[in-house]
Amino acid sequence: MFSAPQVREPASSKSYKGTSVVPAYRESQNDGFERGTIRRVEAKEHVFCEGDPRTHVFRIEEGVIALSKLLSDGRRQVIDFAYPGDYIGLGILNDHIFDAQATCAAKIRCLPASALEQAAALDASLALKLYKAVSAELLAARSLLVSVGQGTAMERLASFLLGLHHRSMDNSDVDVVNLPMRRSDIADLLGLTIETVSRTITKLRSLRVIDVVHGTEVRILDCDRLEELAG
Amino acid sequence: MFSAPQVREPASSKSYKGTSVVPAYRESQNDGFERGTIRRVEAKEHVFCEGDPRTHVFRIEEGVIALSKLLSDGRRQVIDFAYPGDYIGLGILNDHIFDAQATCAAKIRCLPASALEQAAALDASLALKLYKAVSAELLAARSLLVSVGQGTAMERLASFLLGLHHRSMDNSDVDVVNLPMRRSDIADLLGLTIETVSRTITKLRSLRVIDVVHGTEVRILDCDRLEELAG
DNA sequence: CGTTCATTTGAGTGAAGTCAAACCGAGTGG
DNA sequence: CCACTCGGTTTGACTTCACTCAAATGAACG
Repeated sequence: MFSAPQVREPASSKSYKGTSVVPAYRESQNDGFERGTIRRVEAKEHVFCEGDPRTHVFRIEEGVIALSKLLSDGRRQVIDFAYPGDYIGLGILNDHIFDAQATCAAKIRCLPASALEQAAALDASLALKLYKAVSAELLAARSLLVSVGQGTAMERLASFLLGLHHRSMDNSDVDVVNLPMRRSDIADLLGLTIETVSRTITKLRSLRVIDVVHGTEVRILDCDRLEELAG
Repeated sequence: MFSAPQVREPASSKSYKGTSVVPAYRESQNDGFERGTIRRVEAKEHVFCEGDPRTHVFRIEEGVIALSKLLSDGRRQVIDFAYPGDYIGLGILNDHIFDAQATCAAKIRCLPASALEQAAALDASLALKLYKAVSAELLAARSLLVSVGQGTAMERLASFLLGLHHRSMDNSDVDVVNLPMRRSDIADLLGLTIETVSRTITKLRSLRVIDVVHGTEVRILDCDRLEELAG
């Protein structure tokens, strides 16, 4: 469960610094973002907040942006981590209904939402590209839902790590996955507490399935076993 | 939390028999489905299964279709309930990755996926319509994720009932919501067991927040209280 | 009336949550 | 260079909410 939707382009991957991945939807790159402006965001800085007018659409260039919903009592659900090549801010509503917050220093490209939508109204291939991008997001959201709705803590975490592993083929070392986010971000994604995430990672280490360096770098020692544990 | 995406058309609602709702995306109804064939499905019958080739796209005309993922060990996650006006089978993959199963007798309109996609490649407004339909699905999936990831059993069920309440303005009686699905469907949607769903409904009854007739008809007695309970 | 299927209710268990404390690495400043 | 702080992570002890197993109830139908 929780397999990241494998609809990515084969191998045109240009390697970015840091936590880069094969971009999700670029094909001929004719998505209008060539003319977008670059914006840098610090770790923990918000790109936009729930309730903000949806003025821009963004394409991640570097780093990771967490989309999340904050509940009135402080609980938080992370909806998705957006990696380089992913879009955020697509949608049909006038205002954002989620927060977008960098989990680490990031670079994003900005395009006015109106410009994109006007272009899409005239260009069926662009509109279709948006359709496909959102469809990919939908797959990811549903995979996560299955994981969170049915999985144990171990299954959720194993799925999460495998998902990252598939996404980030960037690294020189194939079996090392970066975790460019805090434990709390992972916990809020998986519907767990940081303590449970930590305990489960510890368990995976004691099972010799993974090894963890500096808390942020995970080496997968036994991928088959990890897949079993993912359910 | 778990508010159904409110992007529906104002009031062109033609009332269907049974569990009907205001259709999700019909605008001028130019979605190509006018020429689609009607298919009847019995309660519990599958419209398609995981792994089937994605030959058709469907628009619900009557009844409710549950989209779900079945895990190898029998656990099941319901992803969404599709109501009249909703589409199922949209997406970018060649095969279905979910089961679609009627929760009650239903009527659906079928259109070959290739036809729809060819039409969308030429007609930007149709492509944009697909984009918006999938965006609405994405909102629903994410709302559910928040509910399942962060909510208690009571919060999940209250959100679910409120979501249905908003969707099904069809009924003559505004405060009665139909539950045209089994407890197990609700449980699998909310990531709970049937026992917990049942107990929680009982609790809502004893709190005088709802009243239940024949197990399938819910009268909302105290909507404000229900919203509080939804978190 | 008996069968079947779905739902409700009850009693006991367990996985993940809560609360609290220890640990660790990175800065910072004496 | 070391002491101190600070944010983040890990570990431990205890609690709780939802799960499991089991039985009773209810509704639909031949």
